[in-house]
Amino acid sequence: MSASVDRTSIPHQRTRKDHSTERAEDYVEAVAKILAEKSVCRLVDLSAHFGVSHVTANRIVARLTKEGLLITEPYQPILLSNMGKRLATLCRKRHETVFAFLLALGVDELTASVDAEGIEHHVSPKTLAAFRGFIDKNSGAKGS
Amino acid sequence: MSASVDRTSIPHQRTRKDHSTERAEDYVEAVAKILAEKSVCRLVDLSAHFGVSHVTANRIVARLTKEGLLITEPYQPILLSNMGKRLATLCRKRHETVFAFLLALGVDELTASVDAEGIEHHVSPKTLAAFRGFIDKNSGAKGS
DNA sequence: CGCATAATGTAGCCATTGCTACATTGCAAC
DNA sequence: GTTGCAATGTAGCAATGGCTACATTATGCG
Repeated sequence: MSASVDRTSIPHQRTRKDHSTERAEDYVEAVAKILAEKSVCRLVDLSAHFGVSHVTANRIVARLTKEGLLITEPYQPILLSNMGKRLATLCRKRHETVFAFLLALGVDELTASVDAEGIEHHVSPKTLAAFRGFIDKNSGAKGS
Repeated sequence: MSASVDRTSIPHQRTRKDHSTERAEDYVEAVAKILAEKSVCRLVDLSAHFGVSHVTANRIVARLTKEGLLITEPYQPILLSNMGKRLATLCRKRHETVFAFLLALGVDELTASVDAEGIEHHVSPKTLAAFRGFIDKNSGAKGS
């Protein structure tokens, strides 16, 4: 049964895998952002950032710690591991690209901001490259 | 606490809401597609389409039936309600637009197919309109 | 110091979506 | 009609991510 899945199911499986890493990316990116802004990142900052209870934030942080993306100790601020830093950088760049792309396409800032949050996790490197190409083409030489 | 969420949390809440309706959209769209192809949609078609067990498909179908998108009876094929049909049409059009947009942007077909699956649920009407605008501009008059 | 308060941790509930294993139904072939 | 198989349904487990309620820790202030 699972041996002969039809080809159309593959994108869906990919999408599901994306979902399991989305939160990781969101949280790592948020920790990096908060660290940049306030030099310490507390649980309470994350729960406020995502609009969830501190319990939910806590459990996700615990999972990401277990996965080696974050470094935590009881009652201590949250730190990024090297892996977490790398992931955060990648995510930030990708997010900026998606956001800039939507703006270049003529989408208003608020919409671009919201949509970028949802879209960014599903953009493959190839599509991201196409986004970059479009941005370059439309800032270097604004075609007639 | 939930009264004063910071503004940055709003896009994330929107993203979470998206997730709860993504599967509804995927399933309704799949049912419509299968109905168009084979005139009947059975549970087994859906589990094959999504690459999940029939149990998982069954429970999601049950939920969507409860929500009024699907019409089912024990051991019977799966039907779309009028609401389900409307949603399916919207999703199909949006999906086609996203896919065509990625192609117009120069992304290869396979990548466009996979990415469209992930992206489509996060594209607001405004962004979708921008996508359409780009497609039109790049098919009516292929720039220099 | 001691106490109040904010931050964090823990217990335990619910919903969703995965799964396997097993029960049931329906249909077709014999 | 019976039997066998494919399709469907049901039971029950796991992981994830929501929550409230309550326990604990840390910290600052009187």
